[in-house]
Amino acid sequence: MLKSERTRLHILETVAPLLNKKGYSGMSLSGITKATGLTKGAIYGHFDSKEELAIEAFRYCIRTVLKDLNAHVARGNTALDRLINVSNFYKKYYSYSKKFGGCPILNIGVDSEYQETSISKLVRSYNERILDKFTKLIDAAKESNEINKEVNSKMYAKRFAYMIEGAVYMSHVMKDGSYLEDLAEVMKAMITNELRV
Amino acid sequence: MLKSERTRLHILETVAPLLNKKGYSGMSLSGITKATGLTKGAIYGHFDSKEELAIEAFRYCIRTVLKDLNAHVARGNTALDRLINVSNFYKKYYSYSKKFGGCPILNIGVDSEYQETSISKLVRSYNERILDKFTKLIDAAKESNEINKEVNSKMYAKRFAYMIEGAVYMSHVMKDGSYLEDLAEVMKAMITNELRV
DNA sequence: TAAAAAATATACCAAGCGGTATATTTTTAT
DNA sequence: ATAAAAATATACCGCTTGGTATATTTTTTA
Repeated sequence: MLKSERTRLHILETVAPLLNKKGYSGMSLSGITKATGLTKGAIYGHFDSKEELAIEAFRYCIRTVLKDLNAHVARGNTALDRLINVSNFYKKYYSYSKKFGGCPILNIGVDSEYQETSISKLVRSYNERILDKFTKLIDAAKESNEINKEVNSKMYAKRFAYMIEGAVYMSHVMKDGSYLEDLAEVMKAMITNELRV
Repeated sequence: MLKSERTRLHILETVAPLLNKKGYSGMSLSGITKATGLTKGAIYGHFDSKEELAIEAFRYCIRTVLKDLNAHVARGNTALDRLINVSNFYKKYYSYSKKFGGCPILNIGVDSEYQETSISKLVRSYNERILDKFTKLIDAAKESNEINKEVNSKMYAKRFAYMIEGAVYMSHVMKDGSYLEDLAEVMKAMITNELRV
């Protein structure tokens, strides 16, 4: 690994939680240089602008989360197990997401909505990807005859998504992981009682 | 109404959506003077600092929402009707909240979490108030024998709260009110199937 | 190991920031 | 109507912002 690649990664690792916590306009270049231990010259050698840096830091952060989510889901043996593992992943999401300052989809999603940057479009596209992932997990469990074929996959994917984000929000601002723990139970009950054949 | 009172209200009305959309650090004094048509002298005549102005603007905004929510809830004839009216209120919350730039509890809640201001504590206290309101609505419906006495009021209050905020988030960032419409149906179904005697 | 190339640091820029002291205007009460 | 008081505007302050041109250092390649 080249030195420049390591530096770039170091910047992204450092800036991701900074952006996540402070938001785009709350994150300053001086804060970035202080946190990374680098100067502006180094930062701007790797990124063209604050906006580009923010976009890359967000992508780095969300990619990490999605990788962990996918790995957790993949541990399930059946399609239904894999769906249930989504709820298991978010059960501990409060302490998990503390590493990088809370859920990037939630924080950056809210922060970027009325900004002039292109980050809000990126958040939407990642949300679409998550919805798609959930839909495909439900569809797969239909194929394996574990979930009723009549079930509206897209509808439940959206339902799971907003329940998750809501529990993430409440646990985050109330500093209380119980919302996400309850979410995991509710989601499991929905899968068992409403979706399963 | 005194002139100064009208001006103060005009400032709060103008700043509330600005804060809601841009967040605390994204909202500048120059933006405030431009939006209000006033100068810094006038603004600082009514508020000691940007932080105090933000706090008052948030309080003004959240008070307006809670007043409308309470009014909507109060229209119910029975305790159960009043609880169901919570879901009816949020059914149209996407278009309703556009007036002031989205849900203040969500936006300011996320924005203020890692700030040095006292706003995050205020958000928590308002969330507690909402949880309390929901709990009391469920308790009242227990008293009137419309809801099963075995039901854990606090648990369902939290559950409703995170489902609502999640649907608010998803509708907000996906620019799609259907999440909140689905939330209203799910909440009604929960009340009918899980809570009702 | 020396030359070329890349990465990083330094020093600076104009513009915008939150905030304030003072002058001017407007409102209020007599 | 007038004087006192309150509200608002003006002009400024030091500081920080994102960004850049250039010098210096470090890494890479031959």
